[in-house]
Amino acid sequence: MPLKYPRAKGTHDFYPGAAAWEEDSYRCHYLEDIFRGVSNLYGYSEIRTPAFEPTELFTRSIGEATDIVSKEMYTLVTKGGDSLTLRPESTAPVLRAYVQNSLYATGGVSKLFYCASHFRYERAQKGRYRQHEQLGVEALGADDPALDAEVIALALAFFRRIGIHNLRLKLNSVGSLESRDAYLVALKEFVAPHLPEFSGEGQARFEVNPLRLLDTKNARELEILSSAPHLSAFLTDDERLHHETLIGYLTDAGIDFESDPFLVRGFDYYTKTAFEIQSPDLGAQNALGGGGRYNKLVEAIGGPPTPGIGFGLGIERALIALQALAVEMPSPPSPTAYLIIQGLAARPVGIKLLSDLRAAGIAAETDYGFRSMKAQMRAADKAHARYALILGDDEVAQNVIQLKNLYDSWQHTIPLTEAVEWLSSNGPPAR
RNA sequence: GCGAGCGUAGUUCAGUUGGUUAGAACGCCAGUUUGUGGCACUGGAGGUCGUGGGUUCAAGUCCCAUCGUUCGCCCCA
Repeated sequence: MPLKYPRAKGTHDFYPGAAAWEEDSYRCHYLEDIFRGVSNLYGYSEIRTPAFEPTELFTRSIGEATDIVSKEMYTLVTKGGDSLTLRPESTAPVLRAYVQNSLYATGGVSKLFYCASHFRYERAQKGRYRQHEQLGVEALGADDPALDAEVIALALAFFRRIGIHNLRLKLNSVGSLESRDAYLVALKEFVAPHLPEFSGEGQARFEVNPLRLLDTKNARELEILSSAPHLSAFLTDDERLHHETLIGYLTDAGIDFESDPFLVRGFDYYTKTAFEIQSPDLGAQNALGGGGRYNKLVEAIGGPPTPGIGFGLGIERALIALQALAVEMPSPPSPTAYLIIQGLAARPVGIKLLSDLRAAGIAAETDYGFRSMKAQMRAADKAHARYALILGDDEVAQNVIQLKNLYDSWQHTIPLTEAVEWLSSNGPPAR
């Protein structure tokens, strides 16, 4: 059916009862709730930043040569001539807020979580949208590997808690800007003689962003790279110790991981720890989330030298994974009482009762169509209400109301004035 | 940005080698009980076959374009 105003490409709606889990508003909210709970458990507090930031914040932090900055940002120029960009990720905005609000002055480590929409101008595909919802954490103020382990544990705890158990944690250390530069020299020296065998994309990376050479899936390139030097050999003692200590913490915590010396992330700002969490049960978009340490980033955006580590995950991808895995999820809340009104005289009495029920904290619903009793009963059943309250002109005349338990069909009559109290004491549905 | 597939009722799909009023299931609405759900039965509403153009006596069925979507590449959440 031709829509007059279809939604923009690569976007989607979240609405109740959507067949696709990644569009179901209740499931989305459920994941957010779980994430808030886990974040709270680990001592993280929520931060909310604007949907857009000055463009330079992203170009400087993420890296000019990255795909995101070079071709995937939604950038607009204001009437005043400023360049603003819808956030393609949240680390830079959160750090900007951390600096701007002097959160470093509160002492200790600032542990923040966020839940926000992100925007990237990409080729839309399942699990890859131009606007997507992301959950994440940032821990600022310590270079302690224990913090790396905590962030990784938090991420895994979240996935386990929502019911995804088959997870693959990939881990690497990307060193520092200095050790990486030394490595890149060696890597380029190694690749140079083989360069003609690389794809066009690979050759472009060689010039622009050689670290990403490692990220290829091209079989021939992988074969060549299999004997390439590893970044780990170029790490400083401090970086090596950091990584080994982290591995020790993970091992102690019983967290399985897969060392991947070729794991590199899409942003330039990562240092030391880099990790990615994948679901082997997904297709091309198998990365559920990822993160890493960024010890120079706060300084780079104008704050005091502050180490930090973060993690982010896509809600839609998590939901797609949950649906693919047929994970059980709680159903949306249903009303305790469904008020069925029959007759004109009962109408105002019923509307008043509905109001009283809600005022007493009892989830109550009714049918608004003046429909037959049968239709209203069906609606009560469809709403999964615990009780149907039947109020017709006869009941009003006798000042009573009929109360039917829709679970066991037991029905009885009580004085109208006692309805609220009865439902209060007989409580919400046992779900 | 590249390659490929798909686009028919709210949803999932059928629609034979192009040919009369485009079908099913589920969902929705109503009835089978003069005031009572879940099951069953009956009936009903709902589609200018994504859009535009072309070929043809005739197109949902063929061609082109366009938009959307899906899969792969790329990238990443």
